[in-house]
Amino acid sequence: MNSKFQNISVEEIERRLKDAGVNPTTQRIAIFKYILCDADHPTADQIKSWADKNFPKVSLATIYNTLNVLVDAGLLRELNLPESDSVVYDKTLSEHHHFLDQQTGHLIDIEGDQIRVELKLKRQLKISEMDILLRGTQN
Amino acid sequence: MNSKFQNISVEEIERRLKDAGVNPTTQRIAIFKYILCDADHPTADQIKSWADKNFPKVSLATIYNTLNVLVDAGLLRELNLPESDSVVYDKTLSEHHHFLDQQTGHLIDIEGDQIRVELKLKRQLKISEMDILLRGTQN
DNA sequence: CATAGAATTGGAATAATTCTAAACTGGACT
DNA sequence: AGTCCAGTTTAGAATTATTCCAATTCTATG
Ligand SMILES: [Mn+2]
Ligand SMILES: [Mn+2]
Ligand SMILES: [Zn+2]
Ligand SMILES: [Zn+2]
Repeated sequence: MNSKFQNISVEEIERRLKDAGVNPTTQRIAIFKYILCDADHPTADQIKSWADKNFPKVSLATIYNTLNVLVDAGLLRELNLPESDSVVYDKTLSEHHHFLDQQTGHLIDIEGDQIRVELKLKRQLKISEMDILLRGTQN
Repeated sequence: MNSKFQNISVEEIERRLKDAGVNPTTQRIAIFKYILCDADHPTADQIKSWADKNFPKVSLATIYNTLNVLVDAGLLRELNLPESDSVVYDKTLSEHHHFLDQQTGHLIDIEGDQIRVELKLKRQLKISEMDILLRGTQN
């Protein structure tokens, strides 16, 4: 386990798209596969750079369209981190949080079971979601 | 306690600016006082709107300049929330987190002592900061 | 093959923020 | 009071991420 990058066949990618109600076009398959297998929290721009090297032509509009389609279908999540002006896309769908290495800029997934949060709220709040961003350095 | 808005004299504002090494100009005093006394997590645009009603002329560039000066001097913090394209400015300097009311869009400060976090990290990470954003509704 | 709906495209539009270079201010020194 | 100057403010242009738009191209189905 624990290899950050996995190998998923094109057929499997197609199946996942279809199951989510997304028409599996060439561009969508390529972009989704790239994000699932070869990328780590990429930005639209990073995806565009990769696409430019690996495809005859993919427009930036299509990158954004596709990302929005994938997010809306629940196949990706978008993260808006304070330190960056651009959204990063997250393939991990399970509840999890993030650690930002302040030296390298790397973003690391922290699974939900690694953080226990105890709320002693003064107000009566019904919490439906919680985003935690840790910052620091790695030994 | 607990009134969200407090009254601070212009002299006190000036003193705080000077103490932080910030030249207390007319515009800086006005903007800082507005944020400290009358605003709640405002955006640059909201500050501009208020300024337009209360001053002969304050340029948007000055709003941004001032906010950056105040942030750099440690007198304000800037928050970059996922749900908004614009930065909001936070007068609360103590360690705290935020609750976003998904119905009203209101942002509420959650003091640090209301959240206990227990980390069981698999990796060796040295955490220096932690941002927590809660989302939900209020009873 | 025809066709219609969906997807893709290039370029324009939008919006938050920063940059630039010129004009202004207010205190320090005559 | 008058001059000077560093620091501040200003208008408007520039930048950048993302969305919008209208035209073109695909693709699945009949
Ligand atoms: Mn979206
Ligand atoms: Mn800043
Ligand atoms: Zn993640
Ligand atoms: Zn706050």
